[in-house]
Amino acid sequence: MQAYMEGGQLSACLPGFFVPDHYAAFPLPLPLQLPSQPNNKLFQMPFVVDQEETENHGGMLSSDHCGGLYPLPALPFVSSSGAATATACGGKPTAGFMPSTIGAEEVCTSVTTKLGCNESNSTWWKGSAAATIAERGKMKVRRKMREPRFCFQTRSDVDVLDDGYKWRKYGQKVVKNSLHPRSYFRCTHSNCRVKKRVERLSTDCRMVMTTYEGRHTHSPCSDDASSGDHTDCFSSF
DNA sequence: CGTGTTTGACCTGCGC
DNA sequence: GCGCAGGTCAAACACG
Repeated sequence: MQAYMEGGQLSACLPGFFVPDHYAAFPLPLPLQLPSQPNNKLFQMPFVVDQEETENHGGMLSSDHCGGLYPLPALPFVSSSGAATATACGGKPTAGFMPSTIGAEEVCTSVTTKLGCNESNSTWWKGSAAATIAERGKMKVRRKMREPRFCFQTRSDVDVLDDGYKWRKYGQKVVKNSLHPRSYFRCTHSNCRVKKRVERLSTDCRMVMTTYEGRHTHSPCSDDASSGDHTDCFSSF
């Protein structure tokens, strides 16, 4: 079974895209704004990658691994309160969960919390010129301990959906067994480490799979990098 | 000139 | 250990 969202309604599923029955539907958590042609967009439910699946497959998302994807009961944005109610990282999310955030403590080890989750380096993405060998050593650990991630598919003519955040593209890669290149984006907010990958499905070039990694430390409306205002308009989630 | 994108090179993890 | 594939970097480039 796969959950689709079309015009806010759950509808049919793509074959081969399995979601366990006990994962109940929930409102689309993203503050997504359809760029245009709303009739042409076909939203699917967002998924968070099972930790075990992440371990086994490096968190790669493909139709082959969709059986390990869970609907994410959270915005890709962490509230300043750091409330954590979902259990998508440890156990299975329960039906009827509230849209919420996943506690960083549930996802990050102490290492990643130190290195990444609470990182306040405002220029963390600006190259590795200052990276020392020691830091590179830590990179191994950081890569091992992945951020919470989830994906969703949309049927869209445009690759990048306007989700209210500002993204900077930092890479593009042709991946094996895919006709379309995968694009890599980072949130441009100074303290935000969220990344996203965007790729079109080789099986259906109209379908765009967007994978978010990490959670925003700011709201879309406070995306102005210099604002420094972390008062989030979605903190009620 | 500042900002964002492109793209080849490099790094890292993983399977064999 | 080696090779492959995904992910990231950073210089070059494009654009407003």
